[in-house]
Amino acid sequence: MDDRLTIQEAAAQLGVSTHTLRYYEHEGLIQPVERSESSGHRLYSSSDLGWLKFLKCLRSTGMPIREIKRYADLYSQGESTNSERRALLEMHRERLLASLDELNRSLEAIDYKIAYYRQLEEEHTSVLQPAEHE
Amino acid sequence: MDDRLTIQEAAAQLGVSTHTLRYYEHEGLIQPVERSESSGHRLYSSSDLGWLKFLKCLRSTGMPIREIKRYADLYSQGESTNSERRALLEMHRERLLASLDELNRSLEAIDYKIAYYRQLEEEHTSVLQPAEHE
DNA sequence: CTATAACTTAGAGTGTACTCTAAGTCAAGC
DNA sequence: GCTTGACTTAGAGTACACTCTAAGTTATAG
Repeated sequence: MDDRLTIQEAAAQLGVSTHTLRYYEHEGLIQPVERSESSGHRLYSSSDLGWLKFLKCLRSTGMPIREIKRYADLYSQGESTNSERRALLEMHRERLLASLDELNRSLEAIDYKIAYYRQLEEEHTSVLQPAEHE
Repeated sequence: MDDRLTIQEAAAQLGVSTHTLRYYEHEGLIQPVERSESSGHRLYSSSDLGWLKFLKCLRSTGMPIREIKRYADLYSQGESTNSERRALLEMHRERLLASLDELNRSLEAIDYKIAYYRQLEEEHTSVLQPAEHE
């Protein structure tokens, strides 16, 4: 478990930029990571990576930076905040379900429109090459 | 079909601001709407409303303004652009499916975390009120 | 006639989340 | 011993989609 990663390596594994990792740390979304004694460069542990992966889930589902910071702050306050952390996630989950619902409804409207265009093209084709005359 | 709406009414029906409607027209996402002869105020027809509703679907599913403009431009060029319009929508549809997929995967990770917190709380509760002693 | 309220415009401002720049430090290779 | 490249920082810049402001016009109500 001594496989610390440089910021480059961590960024590559996570699919984000090194800028973004420093930004997240600066904003308090991740506790200050370990530093190399000689150079002061950041060193990412596998637990840092685990948290950052979950952070990516929260971001990709639209949780704002501020709320993720709130969650991270609760985490650093220890076990007594477990239920508040759960409540935060459950609130986010509800919003996510609502947004999935809206996306699916919009998808239906888009599919409907696509089907409409497809139909128009079929009609057009049948005028050029009428099947009735065979 | 002579039930033209003022910008206020149209905005209320669509759930957007009057600012946004003017912004969309200015950006070319909607053809210039009819104006009142006396005052020059905008008047929205039901077909304007129909397009704006579809536009909302596209926006809410993350289609960029630029691409919606492209679609609107094609629309105003007439029927010869039907297949290109369909292609645009199909491309957007693919992206949307991919993003739905990612959202669902993130949802799973969040659900997993919530279940974990729930379990911790149960353990905690069972220490306070041990069921074994009944 | 005049005050109010709704509209008009061009263009500036806002919020969010990065993304980049500039200036500097440090360790290893030639 | 000096260059290269990766790192550090604070803070400026960017992209996107609105959102608002200021100054002006017009139509109805009193």
